[in-house]
Amino acid sequence: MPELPEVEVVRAGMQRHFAGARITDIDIRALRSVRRHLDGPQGFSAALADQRVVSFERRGKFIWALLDDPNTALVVHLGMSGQVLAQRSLQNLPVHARVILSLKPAPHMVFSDQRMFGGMHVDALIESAGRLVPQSMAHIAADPFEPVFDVVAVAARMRRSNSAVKSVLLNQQVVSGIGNIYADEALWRAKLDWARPASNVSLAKLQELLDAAKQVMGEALAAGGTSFDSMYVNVNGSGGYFSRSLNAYGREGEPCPRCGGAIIREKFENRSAFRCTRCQRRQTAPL
DNA sequence: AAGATCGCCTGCAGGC
DNA sequence: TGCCTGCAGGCGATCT
Repeated sequence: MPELPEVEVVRAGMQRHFAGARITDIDIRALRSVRRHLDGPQGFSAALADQRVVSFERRGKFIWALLDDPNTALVVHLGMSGQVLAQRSLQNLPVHARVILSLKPAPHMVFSDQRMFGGMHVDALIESAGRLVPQSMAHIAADPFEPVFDVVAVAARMRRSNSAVKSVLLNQQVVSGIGNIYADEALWRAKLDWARPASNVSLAKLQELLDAAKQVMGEALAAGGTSFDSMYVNVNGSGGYFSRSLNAYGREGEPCPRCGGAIIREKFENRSAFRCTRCQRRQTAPL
């Protein structure tokens, strides 16, 4: 499941393969993959035809390409299963190829997405959280790697919520880029039970949690940035290059690498949460 | 009005 | 063998 580090690897690959090239053809194979484009598929194609992709930007899990037209951008979101491939030939397309942009002089940009939670659309640019971003993602907060990210302010904002601290950490309107895997890893590093109300966690501990999230994503990025083929802009959530260093996520029934306690899996908002029952102990109700 | 829940979507693993 | 259920989870929409 692509979270910030995986998305950044894709962005960097796109920058390397496609930046500066001109879009010569647009092939939409799945209407669902362009559903976020408000003008419909024809409008999507019209907005991109003959445009040059100038550079590739990212905030959190969103990628966008700046175009010749300074007022619009091509937004790419990978969702759960999205990949972007650079292919010289249109033969041997992946089974789930959904949108293909042909570029000159560059490989074809193939957007592949098994589950179609992701997609592409063209959008107007507006100012938000210190940057020019596509309008449709103006509500997305800065991610921990942006210069504008203010860890003290974000921790303070988290503390104002009564929701489970994991829920707030996953809220892309508070801090972006963190998904289920890195949330559990950050909580493990900070020795926090995911279910604790954020309002019940100290400001210092919330800062520690945000620092841990940045650290674990930074390490994944360092490991992933060197490990993919030059022609294949890869995203692989489950079996990929970053799963080997996980301490809590997916380790149900294993001993905690830090204290030897038991890692358990619990239900959380219709998904999973992993924690150590010893060093991420659940507090008994106060008073 | 913040916070919780739902629906989207496909492939695969496991149980019977 | 084949059917069924659950699971994976990002994110916007829709409820309370």
